[in-house]
Amino acid sequence: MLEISDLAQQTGLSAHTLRYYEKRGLIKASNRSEAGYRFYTDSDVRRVQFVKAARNAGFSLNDIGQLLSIRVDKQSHSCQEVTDITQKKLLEVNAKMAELQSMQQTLELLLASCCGGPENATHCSIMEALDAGLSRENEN
Amino acid sequence: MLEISDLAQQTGLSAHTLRYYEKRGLIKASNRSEAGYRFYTDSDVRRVQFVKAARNAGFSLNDIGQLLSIRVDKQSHSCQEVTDITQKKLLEVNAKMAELQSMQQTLELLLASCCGGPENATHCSIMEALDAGLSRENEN
DNA sequence: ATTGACCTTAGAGTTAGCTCTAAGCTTATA
DNA sequence: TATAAGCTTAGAGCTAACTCTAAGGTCAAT
Repeated sequence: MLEISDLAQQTGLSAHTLRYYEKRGLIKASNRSEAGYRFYTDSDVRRVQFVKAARNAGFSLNDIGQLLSIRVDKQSHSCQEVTDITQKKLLEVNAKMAELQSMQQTLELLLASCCGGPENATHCSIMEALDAGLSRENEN
Repeated sequence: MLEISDLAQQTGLSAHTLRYYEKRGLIKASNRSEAGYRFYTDSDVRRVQFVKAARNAGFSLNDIGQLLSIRVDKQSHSCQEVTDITQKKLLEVNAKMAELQSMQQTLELLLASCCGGPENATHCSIMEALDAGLSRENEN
């Protein structure tokens, strides 16, 4: 039986975060002391580790709520439900990546165009490019 | 002289957003009607377009505030100041990209491992991988 | 008995960038 | 003149995931 700070240490999450996850309905201490202190079992620890792994994979806390409800009753759920959630998240990640890649490319172009020196910025090509609306390609 | 909704249409930003940018100190209507209506000049429009281009490049509104104060007095600022801001932003973008790439890789691996079929999730390899803490590589 | 470290709760604050609302003017058109 | 569309402001609400605070209870060690 672990107290919350023990669980925090084992998982690398803060006690605050663990209480927050509980409030969100993701986790729960199996037992409480008479004074109300949370006590966690090994099974609780595994559940928190599942949450953490899912966070690392990029799932939102809402996604994780769904995954957890599948986890506790795997019989009643299909692999397809799991892959649907995963697929959807992958699409989101891909979309963000595309956005970031466009920014990365733009920023690299800007940096390549500018001397970056101590000269005053009167003819700075970064400022000029931004003034020109980034040559009109990258607009929304 | 454009009213705010004209400017909104020209720039693709909402009137709400334009007022918000004004509140943030990024833009300003050069003139007001007697009744207090904002009127924008061509120079105002160009400034808003600069802001929009910088947003597209990934700069935060705070970054843009700095860029704008360089823009209005280029003589007093160096190219290096501009590249410093740009470089810093590029580093941030690269960091986020790395994070997303790790997620992308993880999600792709998960999807490749699971049948995704209508079978029940008792032996779903995505669930198993998350239970196993994603094989311990991707941890923080 | 008194520290000091830890626990509890409800609820507020943080971040960034909008987005919207309410209440009241103004302006153009019918 | 009436109506509708559009403008003004201050300020609240939204999103996600924490992060922190206040006020108080518990516990082990001195």
